[in-house]
Amino acid sequence: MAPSTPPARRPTLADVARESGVSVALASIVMRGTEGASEASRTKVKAAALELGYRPDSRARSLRSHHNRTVGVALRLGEPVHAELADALYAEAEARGYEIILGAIGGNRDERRVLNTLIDAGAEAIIGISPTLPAAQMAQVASQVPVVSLLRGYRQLPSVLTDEAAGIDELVAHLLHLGHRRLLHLDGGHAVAAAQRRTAFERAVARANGNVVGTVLGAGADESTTFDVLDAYLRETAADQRATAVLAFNDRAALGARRAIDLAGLRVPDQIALTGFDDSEFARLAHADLTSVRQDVAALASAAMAAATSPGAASSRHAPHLVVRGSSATSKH
Amino acid sequence: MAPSTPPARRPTLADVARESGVSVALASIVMRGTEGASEASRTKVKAAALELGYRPDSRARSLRSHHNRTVGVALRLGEPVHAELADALYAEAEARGYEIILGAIGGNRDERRVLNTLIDAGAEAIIGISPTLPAAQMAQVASQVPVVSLLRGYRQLPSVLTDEAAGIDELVAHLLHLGHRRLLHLDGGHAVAAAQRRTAFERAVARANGNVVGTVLGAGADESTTFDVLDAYLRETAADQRATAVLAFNDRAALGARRAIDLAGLRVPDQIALTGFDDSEFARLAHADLTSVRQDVAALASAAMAAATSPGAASSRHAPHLVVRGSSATSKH
DNA sequence: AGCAGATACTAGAACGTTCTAGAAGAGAAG
DNA sequence: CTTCTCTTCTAGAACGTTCTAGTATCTGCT
Repeated sequence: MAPSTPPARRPTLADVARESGVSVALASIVMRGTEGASEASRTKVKAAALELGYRPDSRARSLRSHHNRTVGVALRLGEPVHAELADALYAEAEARGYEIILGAIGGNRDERRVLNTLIDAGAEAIIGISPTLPAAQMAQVASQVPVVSLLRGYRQLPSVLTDEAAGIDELVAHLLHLGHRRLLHLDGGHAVAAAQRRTAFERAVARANGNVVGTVLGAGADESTTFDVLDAYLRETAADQRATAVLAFNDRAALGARRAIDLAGLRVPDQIALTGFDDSEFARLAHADLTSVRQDVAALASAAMAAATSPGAASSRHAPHLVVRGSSATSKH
Repeated sequence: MAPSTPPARRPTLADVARESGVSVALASIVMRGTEGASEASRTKVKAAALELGYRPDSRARSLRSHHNRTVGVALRLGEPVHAELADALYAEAEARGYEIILGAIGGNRDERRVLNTLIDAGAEAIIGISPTLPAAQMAQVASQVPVVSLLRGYRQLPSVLTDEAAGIDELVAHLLHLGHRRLLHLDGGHAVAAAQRRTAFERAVARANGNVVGTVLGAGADESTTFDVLDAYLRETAADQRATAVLAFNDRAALGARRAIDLAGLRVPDQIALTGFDDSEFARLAHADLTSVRQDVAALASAAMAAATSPGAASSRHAPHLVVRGSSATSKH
């Protein structure tokens, strides 16, 4: 009978070795780029690998060596900032010769399980973006592979954070510079960075020594509660007592705030200025044109990746920067 | 010397076997739930596994058997619809006893590589949400593992699609029912479903036998080009010739459209109705309150998962349904 | 020529699982 | 009491890689 085409089996290291006339062990050395092979064999083996379309099998690799250059990233799918961070992490991984696999936390999924799935799939380190697991459980996961927490601080874990206070400080300085003296902060409630942003706001106001009136209202991280809170405030407060600038917890909350402002018939930024936080998609939407604080996504990603891939990792904190847009621009006169 | 605590090694099947006094092979049978073990051994082994906190090693499992109950999902991180689908896929996977790992396409990443990474990490099947790879490359990937295309049709691949035409039909019928006779469709340009939605719109208008005037303007899937196109249209068109209802390509485009409408001083929905597509987060934002078409996320996810996990999979098409909100509500008089 | 010390290479075990093939034990039928 | 079948179990190879320990093969030096 005629020799039939074998059913597209994935080429293995043994195939490469045979093709280039060396041992499997030597082929392995070449593919890993380890020392111990002559230049001649290197070119020979690499050529064979290329010709066969060989891709090392990550599963076998990690099974044997616990090192397959793959890191797992757990993120929340809805969040624009997480998406940006993931993009930056991909770029960073690319530069370091790593691969990335993702797991989605949030929903009503078991976050622990998502992390385990990533580990089982061979991730040799985990980066969690705004994880919500209690410290003890995080530690348990970290006993299996290195874990880095991004955007949320854990005492026991290397944590890569944004300097929330610095962001709020910039924001407040900007508003003071524009001449605002009555500021309103809409607090993010239980959201991860809410407490830090609120205290930073309060301190910034305190530093102004009575020149500035700062109010904090408990709202929430989402659009609708923020709307409700600000709507009530604008109704109840006399025009001459009203804040002239509103600092929403984040961009999304700012969208709710914007609606309340529009409804009250106030013009932004002339009668009232509005700022967000995160500089997410929402801020850039043309009709929002929102002044916001941009996290240093590249630096965060780089630090997180570094912490994940090198053993003795330290925590770090990265300064964000102000992005001024129309919602707080100087009124033109 | 005192017996030191062993350094938290992950328990293996051999450990479970030893603990319960059976062979590794039998322990394997029990863990897989395969037949061939007595009830007595089953309970014995399961107890031991539980006690040791044993989790089967997915890498080893897939290396040996090419079956580790893990599917890889490739998605675009920015897209709200993708996030919803991912959530539904997770739920579906949970129900079927599968795990999910994610890969992010888009950015300027090589989509092929993302799929390969998922395969390397051990995914035994791949679901691509709105993939953009040319058919030939898709086929190449599909020669390694089963691949299902979600939201985009490939002739060679099992594809799970939304019935775009049905959605547009519902939308048009709704608007006609409200009394609108001049409709404007803002086309999505090169976006995946754009062509289907446009021709569906044209056919729906044609079916109305001259009772309805339908206009199509080439815009794009994003907010800003949609704004530009509609803004120009509203300026150039006399009020009595103007469309009374605008069908934006999707929710996001509708946001741009909304801004153009606001700018023109027209009130929604009294003077002009506006609809989106996808029923994403954008549509539900309170200030948008956008009538939209909701894809049947659960059905799509279920079909995709079924196609990914069972061999002879067929393509399917799922009807979406209309979600009426304020942007097209009957004017109250 | 003989030897030390590199350098280049390789056989074979190992990682944790599944799979194949067969052994041991228990009844049932002759 | 043998033989057969069925069930339950197990040894050992296999998956594709890396790692350990070692064997050849080259250098240059006395």
